[in-house]
Amino acid sequence: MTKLTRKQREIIARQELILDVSAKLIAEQGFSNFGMERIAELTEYSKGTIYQHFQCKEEVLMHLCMRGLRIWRDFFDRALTFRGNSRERLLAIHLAHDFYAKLHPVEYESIYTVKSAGVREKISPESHAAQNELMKEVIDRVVIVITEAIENRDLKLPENMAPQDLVYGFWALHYGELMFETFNFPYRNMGIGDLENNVRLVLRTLLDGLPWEPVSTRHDYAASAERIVREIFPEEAASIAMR
Amino acid sequence: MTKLTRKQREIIARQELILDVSAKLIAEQGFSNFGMERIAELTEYSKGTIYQHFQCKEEVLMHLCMRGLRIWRDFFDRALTFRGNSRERLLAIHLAHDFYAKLHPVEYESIYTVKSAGVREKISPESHAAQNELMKEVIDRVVIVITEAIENRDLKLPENMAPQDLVYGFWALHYGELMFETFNFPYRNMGIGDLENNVRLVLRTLLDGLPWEPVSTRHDYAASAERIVREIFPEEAASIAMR
DNA sequence: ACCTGAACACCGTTCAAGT
DNA sequence: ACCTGAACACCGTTCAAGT
Repeated sequence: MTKLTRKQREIIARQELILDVSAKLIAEQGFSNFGMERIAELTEYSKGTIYQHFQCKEEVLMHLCMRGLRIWRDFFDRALTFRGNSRERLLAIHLAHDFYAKLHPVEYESIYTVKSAGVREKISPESHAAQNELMKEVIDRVVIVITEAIENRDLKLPENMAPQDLVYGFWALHYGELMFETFNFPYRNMGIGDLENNVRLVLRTLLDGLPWEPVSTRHDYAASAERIVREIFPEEAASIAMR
Repeated sequence: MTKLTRKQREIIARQELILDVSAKLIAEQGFSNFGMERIAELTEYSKGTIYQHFQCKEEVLMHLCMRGLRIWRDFFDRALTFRGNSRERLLAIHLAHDFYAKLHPVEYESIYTVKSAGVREKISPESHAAQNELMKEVIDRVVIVITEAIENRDLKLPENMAPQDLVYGFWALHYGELMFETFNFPYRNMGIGDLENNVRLVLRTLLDGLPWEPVSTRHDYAASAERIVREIFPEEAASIAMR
């Protein structure tokens, strides 16, 4: 490792500060109030200095997203340290996803924002490639668990279904939840009760239907979830509980 | 019905023109290039005139969304005219959802855009209430099919699961598909094959798992889908095929 | 070498003036 | 009564000037 100069460390620290301030700004005032003017104010640097770090405001968002994807990947790596049957290991991944999305909602939503029309075009191809690579790393962690389950004979996927296809289903169900929550969707008026519980119910039905053994009638996954939280994510659970 | 004056008809026509132009603008140049300046140019009216129709640019989007929700609801009503077993009727709803999302991607995405932070706040409570009511009307069409299936004894929902909760699952899986497609997600790099087929596979697994009778091994739903498209949505299928 | 902030461009919104 | 477009405010981006 090359040792960094004081100046280099300062630049890295400032870059982190810009991203911290951006996340806070978006969380408190929304994407439409996010901008270079505000970042300059809140960091107490001039706009010119912000532009030495990022080519445009969309690149700030992209880098926030990528910092988040590294955190998400690390959450999944921690989930993979859990020892248990293959569906418990998937449950650990599920909970890690939940914790990441809840503790970093801005970064989570930014995954899609940076791909949306009008934003996408302003971001360099290099940044998009780096983001894709990170998303692949995240997905690969889930594929590991599915592949294990197939090797253990806990699971046999339907014909034509690859592990990645199943990951898509998980992701869509999760993302719907976050969207309904952060976007203040009137889901209660629609007749939907507790969203988080609902996603878990739909997922359980999907997994039991495959079937992915042991199915939920033959194993107490609520107890497994408690153990996973206690052993792997105690601090994350505590910080959500006290909000 | 009161007869409208020529002036009133002109105003309605202009309002439709503004929405048409907005949808086209967003489809071709993205949300970030959507704005009052461009709408004025494209409609060949002054900005002041646009502001006589809509209080702000976000209200334009909201009205575009609501016009879309009425189309969606009508697609579902057409799907409900299909005669068949309860899972075929759900398949008709599924296909109607697909056609709506594909033929009106801008309106479909706008459902979420108008609820997002920074946009939501600029829209009047009255407009939000009207949108919620329309969304409820859309969801109610799906609840009808699920309720029928329960009454027929084709389906028994798991404990604690209401019909609306299941609708949520369907919607999330669908929306994920559209998002991956319109946002140019690199899903191929992730190992996912054909998205539309994938969603259908995950949904089928979920329904078979419930189980919702007749399950897919006991009925040829591919044939049902063909019949539904032929009888109910021939024009929509043709217009997608020729793109 | 690094940082600043004035200057410019673009667009949302308003409103006095025109027909 | 209806429509227009100049005027103003706000913010993304640049760059000449300062330290």
